[in-house]
Amino acid sequence: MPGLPFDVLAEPQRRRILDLLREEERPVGELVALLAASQPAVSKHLRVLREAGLVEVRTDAQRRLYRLRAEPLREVGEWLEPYRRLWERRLDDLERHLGTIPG
Amino acid sequence: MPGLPFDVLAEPQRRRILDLLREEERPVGELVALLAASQPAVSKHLRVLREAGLVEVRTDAQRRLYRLRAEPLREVGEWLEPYRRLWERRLDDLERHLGTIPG
DNA sequence: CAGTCATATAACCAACAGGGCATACTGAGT
DNA sequence: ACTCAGTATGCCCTGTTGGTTATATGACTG
Repeated sequence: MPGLPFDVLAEPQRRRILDLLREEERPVGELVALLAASQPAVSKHLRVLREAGLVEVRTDAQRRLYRLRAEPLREVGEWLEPYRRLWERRLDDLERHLGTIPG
Repeated sequence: MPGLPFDVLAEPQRRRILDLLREEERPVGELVALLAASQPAVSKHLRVLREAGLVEVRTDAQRRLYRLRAEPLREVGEWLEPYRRLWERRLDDLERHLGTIPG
């Protein structure tokens, strides 16, 4: 499933979920509260994230604890890599340019 | 328009366009040929990219030369940053783990 | 200015995504 | 077994997206 992580990240709410799980493992209900979203909506996003391998579930009694799996994001990072130089170079240019002003 | 670049990158064809423009400035027709896509489809993607600030156009007679603007990708890179450590750490763990086997 | 090349836009369409509500499932406690 | 908490799923509805074909625009050419 190449490209999948890009699709998944297109959804703002899903990025927020990942951000929350980056801090720590959380049950669905907590995500629902923190995101101020409906429970089914969150469950649906979690399903998508799970199918993309971006989260793992662990069962704890009635609750399901979701944990981040960052590895699929590597693909995004690798795609982005060659661009990084470009936007950094552009920053350098700006800095150099600004440097010429106060002189 | 925060989050916009994420949406834009969700489309594989658009990522390919950016990859092509990363090499050099190109007219629409060239992109059409290289992507084996229809001209209107490509123009549409270019519009989306333009509105997201990811490309710039320059007119050269009848042709429009498109050039990459990587700067908006910075937002993606910054979002991704905290995750990078995680997937790299995970790789370290794996290596360390493998290291314990042969010993 | 008629014709043509390169590109953009319009109109339309099929597919899909994300939200809501209602409901099914699962494990614990009684 | 009944019930409740926590979560997943099904179904419906709506907005959006990406593609297609046909047409408009704009610039050069004879």
